[in-house]
Amino acid sequence: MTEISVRLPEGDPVSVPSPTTVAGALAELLSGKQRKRCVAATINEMQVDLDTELTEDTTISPIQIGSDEALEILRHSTAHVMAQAVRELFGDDVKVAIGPAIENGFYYDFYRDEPFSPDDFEKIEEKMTEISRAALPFTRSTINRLEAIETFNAQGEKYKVELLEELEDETISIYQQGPFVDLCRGPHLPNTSFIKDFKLLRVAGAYWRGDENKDVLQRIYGTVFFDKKELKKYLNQLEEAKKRDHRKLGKELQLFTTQDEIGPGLILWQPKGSQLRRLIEDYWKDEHYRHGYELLYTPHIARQDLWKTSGHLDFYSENMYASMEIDEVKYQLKPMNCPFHIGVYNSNKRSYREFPIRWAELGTVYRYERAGALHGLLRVRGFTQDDAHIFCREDQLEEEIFNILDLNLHILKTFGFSEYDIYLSTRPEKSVGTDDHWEQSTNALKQALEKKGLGYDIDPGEGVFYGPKIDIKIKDQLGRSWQCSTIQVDFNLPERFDVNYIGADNKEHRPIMIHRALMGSLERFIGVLIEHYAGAFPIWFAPTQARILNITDDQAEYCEKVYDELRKGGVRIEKDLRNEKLNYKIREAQVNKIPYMLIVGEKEKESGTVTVRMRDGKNLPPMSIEEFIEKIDQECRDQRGN
RNA sequence: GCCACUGUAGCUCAGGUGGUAGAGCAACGGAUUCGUAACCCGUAGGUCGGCGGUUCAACUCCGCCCAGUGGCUCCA
Repeated sequence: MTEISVRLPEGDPVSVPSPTTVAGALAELLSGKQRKRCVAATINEMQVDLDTELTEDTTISPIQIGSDEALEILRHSTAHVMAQAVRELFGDDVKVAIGPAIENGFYYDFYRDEPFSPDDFEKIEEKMTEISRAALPFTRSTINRLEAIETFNAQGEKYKVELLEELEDETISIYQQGPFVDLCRGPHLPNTSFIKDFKLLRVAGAYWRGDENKDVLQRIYGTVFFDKKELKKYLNQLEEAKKRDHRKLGKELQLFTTQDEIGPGLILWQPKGSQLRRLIEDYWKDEHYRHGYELLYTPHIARQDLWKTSGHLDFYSENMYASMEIDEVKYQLKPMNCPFHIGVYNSNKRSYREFPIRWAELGTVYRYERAGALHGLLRVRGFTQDDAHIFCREDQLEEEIFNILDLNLHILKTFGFSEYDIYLSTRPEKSVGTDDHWEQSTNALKQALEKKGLGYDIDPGEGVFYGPKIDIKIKDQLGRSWQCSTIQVDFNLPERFDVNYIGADNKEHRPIMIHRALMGSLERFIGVLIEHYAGAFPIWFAPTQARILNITDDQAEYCEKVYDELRKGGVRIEKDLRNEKLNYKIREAQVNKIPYMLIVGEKEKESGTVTVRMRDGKNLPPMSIEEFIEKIDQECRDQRGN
């Protein structure tokens, strides 16, 4: 009998009789408890099933419950089980397409004439539980590709056939659990009994292979965990996200609204939301002025010729609204601010001594978004970018990018975002500019990031056609990420508009232009802020900072006086002097997420004070009006960092 | 744009199989003057998303349109 030597990555080799399986080897290498946690293994950087046969000396890294890899395998296997369940319930009416694991769960795409209803979910879940109880093993086998095509063809599984036809390998692997066979690379769980804590979440349309010209499939989403608690936690998190939904809070807190009469994707800011926005805008403007920017205002429409010159009609017309005619000349609504800033630039002869020129504008733009893409404040048709354009020489590029990153992270931090993912997008296939340009500017972006000590991922080929870019995705309180900031190098527009400056050599040169937006769009950013803070904004940009609540009418007059003083003192104050019980008023202020309630009864009236109740329900000792103003002022300055 | 679902008072929602609508909260009026998350009584409020069709009769059935939601695609 031959023996082979197997070992864990950190462990000593152990001899086992050959042939054995991964599971067999692990039985020798791990304690029983550890062994039970194994669902698959990694060998030579390949994930394999536990029943994979071993005939050579091998180092085995077990994939155990608790790891991300194990979870992914669980999710993938669960997708298969769901497909099996759907197959058994709906028979040949259903064609299966693909079913991968995704972040937080899995999905499977099906073709079926009838729509799946949420009622079907229950049946599918029941069937899945049945399959789980049966502890069906997932068995892998390899099969000749052409044979596989025949098999799946015979079953009418045209999507599988299509996939197979595109594969290049001669032999492919298939997995079977019970009667269900699926084309799959694997690995899978040893058997279906691991699949207990799952839930189907929703059904949605999806194009076959993501192509809108192909069949529309029904995609059923679900999630699954190894542990019931984990599942519960995730479902709770979904609930929490629902509570924080900016559309819901926006309505409840009266921040913004939309109306049929006005049109989809067009936001009406209510007074509270407008106040919030104004505070953000003011802060933004101050911060930009401080960091060497000048502020611009530019129009909302321009002659169509401008958009021809800029190239937007060629590259961006799908997102632009139709032209309008004014005095027999065509004009078009702006989707971007850059051409206008260039207009300001070109209004004078520019010298290298002026560089870098940093111009910022809260510029409102209009872009056509397909109806199905609209979403609350996050995806709209009219929005205000916190835009800026920097004109500089190539040798200033890196430093400017560095400065932008600096300001960018500073502003995000002030708003409470200090975790983010950064992406550097490089040259796409369709692009303009010389290789030199691309290389130099990409390097400038890289170096600025490195100098700032920021980790980043490269998104190959995801740059804009006119230059490379840095995107920053911020993470909110629930760990969800949102794309807001973008920094883009552009050597196309200066060319198109013949933007130039006189250098030290008294000759004309072409500057480089940087486009950047930090919050992205105010609409989107505020949407994210609402969800991040669940509507309970920090005092410095809370639309209302405090509300005065009297106990009885006897304090009404005093409250009016307090109100006037606070308002004059710069506090964003409201009063609730209605003839209602204190409990009632407190509840309402609490629901409105107002940071401070100022409670005024006889005691306070006598002593010329207010009692401060904080949003968390705790009370501060009574304080004078001046003290409260000072307190608010101090807190705002602390939070805003100035 | 595509697939599915949804659209009833300001808000949240009820209204088998067709006979023109209700509740709670909010609003308004009254009573109460009450110290840390909803006091009581009363009043008013809806062309049931819009248009068209079937029908003696449609919130309920059919068609088209509009809007929203979940995704896909797109965008970033």
